[in-house]
Amino acid sequence: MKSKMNKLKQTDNINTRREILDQARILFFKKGYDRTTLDDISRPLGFETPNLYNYYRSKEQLLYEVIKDAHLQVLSLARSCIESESDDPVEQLRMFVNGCFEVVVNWTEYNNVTVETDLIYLSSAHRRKILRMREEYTEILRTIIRKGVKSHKFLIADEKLAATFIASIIMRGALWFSQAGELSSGEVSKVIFKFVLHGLKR
Amino acid sequence: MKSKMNKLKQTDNINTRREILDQARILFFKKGYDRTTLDDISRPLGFETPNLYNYYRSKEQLLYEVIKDAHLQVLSLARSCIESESDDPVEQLRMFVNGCFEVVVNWTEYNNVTVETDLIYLSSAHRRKILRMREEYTEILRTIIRKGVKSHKFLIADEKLAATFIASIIMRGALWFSQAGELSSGEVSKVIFKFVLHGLKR
Amino acid sequence: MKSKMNKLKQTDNINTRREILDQARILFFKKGYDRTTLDDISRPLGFETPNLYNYYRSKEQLLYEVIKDAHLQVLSLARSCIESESDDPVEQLRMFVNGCFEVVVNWTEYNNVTVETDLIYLSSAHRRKILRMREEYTEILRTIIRKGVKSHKFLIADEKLAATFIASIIMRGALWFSQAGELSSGEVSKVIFKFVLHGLKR
Amino acid sequence: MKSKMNKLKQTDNINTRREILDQARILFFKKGYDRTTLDDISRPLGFETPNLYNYYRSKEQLLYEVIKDAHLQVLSLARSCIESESDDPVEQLRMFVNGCFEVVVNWTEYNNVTVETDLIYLSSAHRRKILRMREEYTEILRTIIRKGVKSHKFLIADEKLAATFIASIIMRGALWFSQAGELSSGEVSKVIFKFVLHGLKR
DNA sequence: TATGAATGAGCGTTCATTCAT
DNA sequence: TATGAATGAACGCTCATTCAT
Repeated sequence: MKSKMNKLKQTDNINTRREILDQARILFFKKGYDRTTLDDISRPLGFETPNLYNYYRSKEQLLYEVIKDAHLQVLSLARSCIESESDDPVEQLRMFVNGCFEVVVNWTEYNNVTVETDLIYLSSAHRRKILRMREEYTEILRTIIRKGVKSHKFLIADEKLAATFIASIIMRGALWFSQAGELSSGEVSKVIFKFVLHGLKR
Repeated sequence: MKSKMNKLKQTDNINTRREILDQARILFFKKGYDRTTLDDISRPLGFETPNLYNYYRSKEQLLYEVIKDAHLQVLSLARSCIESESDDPVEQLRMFVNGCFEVVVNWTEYNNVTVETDLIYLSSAHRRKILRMREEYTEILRTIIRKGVKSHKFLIADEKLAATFIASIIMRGALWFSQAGELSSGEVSKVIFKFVLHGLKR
Repeated sequence: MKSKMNKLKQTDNINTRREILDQARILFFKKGYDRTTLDDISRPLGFETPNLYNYYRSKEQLLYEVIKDAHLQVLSLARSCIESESDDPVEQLRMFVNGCFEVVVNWTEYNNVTVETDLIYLSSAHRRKILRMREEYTEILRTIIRKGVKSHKFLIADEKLAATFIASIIMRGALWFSQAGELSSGEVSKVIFKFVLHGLKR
Repeated sequence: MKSKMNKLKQTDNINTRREILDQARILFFKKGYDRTTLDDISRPLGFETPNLYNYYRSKEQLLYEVIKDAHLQVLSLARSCIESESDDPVEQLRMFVNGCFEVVVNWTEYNNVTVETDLIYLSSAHRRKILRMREEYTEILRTIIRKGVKSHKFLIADEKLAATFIASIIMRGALWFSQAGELSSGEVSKVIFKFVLHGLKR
């Protein structure tokens, strides 16, 4: 009986934690970190602000979790590319482009770039963790490109810059892509892929 | 005598206005809009905060001017491309890429993207004006591409997307380009140009 | 069997009550009443804060118990002086000074005067009780002095003031006496006794 | 004209500063530091709380000023004793006792000992400054006693302890002396002087 | 033009306490 | 007995802005 109670509470706890984080994400994206108050977050959830502190240590902690989650999405997608069956860099690039773009445009509905720029609001310890995640997925993209260069499928000199260009196109999708536009995200990412593939092929 | 004094004051006024705006730009870029206080801006200039209101109507007004100036730089560069002697879209694209990148990386030393993301802090009237400027220089880029397609120098179907891709690569330069890096901005923009040219060609 | 369990629980209860009070005393003395949180008290004891309310009614109640205990120590010492075999006021004064000083300096390790000054945080009912205890042991000291005056061993006019002076010297021991100093508390209290004895004698 | 305006403002400023400090002193003494809110201080002065920050940097700053002022009073009194014409240690002791007691009992109406015990709320830098002031006036008292011992007017072995005893009696005056009592502060301090003089004479 | 004084709105956070379980 | 969740009442402090001078 005791374990049952614990489990139930645990579940409650986890659910409330997620609700809080979802609310925070929506508002940080929509209004920016500084313009979002803890009241803004707690009120729609139906409890008083101080209760937030039973779930998260601080407002900054909330931002960290939001940004971390977003980076984890991209990162795990990136990882899956190089762990896939295919060893063909062209194929891996296609997966990377399609997959990452898909992830990124799902942030779009909130019309902001908290994920990238609100890093300045993080504690330096948290910021370092996030930057490490960025390095990892950037490195994955570079690895794919290097492999393509080695096998003469890509013909570029500076794979570091090339990776940056590709990431730039994908990441800025969060700024301009609209679910309501003429093209679906899948269609757009195909165009992106073609564009960068030729950019790489020379 | 009166006119002379007026002129002198006028000049002082203009100089002080510029000093304020420069300080605001530096700080907005470095720390973000909300984290910059009017005190932060006035103190290095050697006067008290309320005096700012003798030069600008509000903090938001300062942000607007900063963002407007940045957009004006890009815009006038873009305009000069299509007004140039050359009618060759390839050449015009080269000018656009090189020129815009040069402008953008000069914002880099402040390591932020106020120019793009702090639009949320503007009044809607101001925001609309900025967006109109963006449309104009995007339209210029599209025009160049369309011309290239018409003359069969470029082979792409969706010139709107292509323009977005190119702008993405350029604009994100403000995030990652470092004056202290191995390559100069001129060298990097050549690589960008080659990359996007091939992306367009096939 | 039931009685046995009850007894055990009773013991547990008493032990936990004492542990809580000890912790409260240490922290009130060290950091002051207002700066001590119930969390500070409960955490080292290994349970959650609301559980405190199963043992004490409120934070104020804890303070009352702490202060009451301290006063009880002094009071019972004072009582033992006039209940002792000796009827000599000089001897009784010596006992009073030595004994009280001994009690007081044992609070010293916590370097504060909660016992005297945090009375303002008590409810008026509690405060009245404490003040009554103070009156009692002050009265004891006065009685001793009066007896000395009557038997011409002490030569002072205002025994009320004299008692206050003596108590002042003793009580402030909590502020300055250090176990780590050159003199032991016994040695110091001998010096005090000599000092006040001469103060009384002429 | 400008200098006149400046002077006026200066005066206003100083007056308001003093009013704030007086209010803070009264409340800190009466209710304790933690129980006094900045609102409590500003409301009787007829302005809003944030305006306090135009005069003092923080609440802690206010406490520091209050405690510092009190210590300065005692300290300057103590200094005047050893700078007086008389070189007689007995006379100097009389001045010290009378003068310091006079100063201390004027704190009495506020019925608390902020001056001595609220040191825990100070920043360590501020605390160090206060402790240095204490050392100075304690040293003055010791010097007087040493001089008396040297000239065989006092007959005690440990002048450090003796100084502590005397200071204890004086300082605790803030706790028990009442302007409404039978004896005036002058009368009481005479009794104190007699008491400690005999304590010293042996 | 310049500034000292003042303010209103607000924000993140703390903490004793309650209550259902 | 023990605790997770929730809350109400504060509180110190910030800051853009106003205004009289």
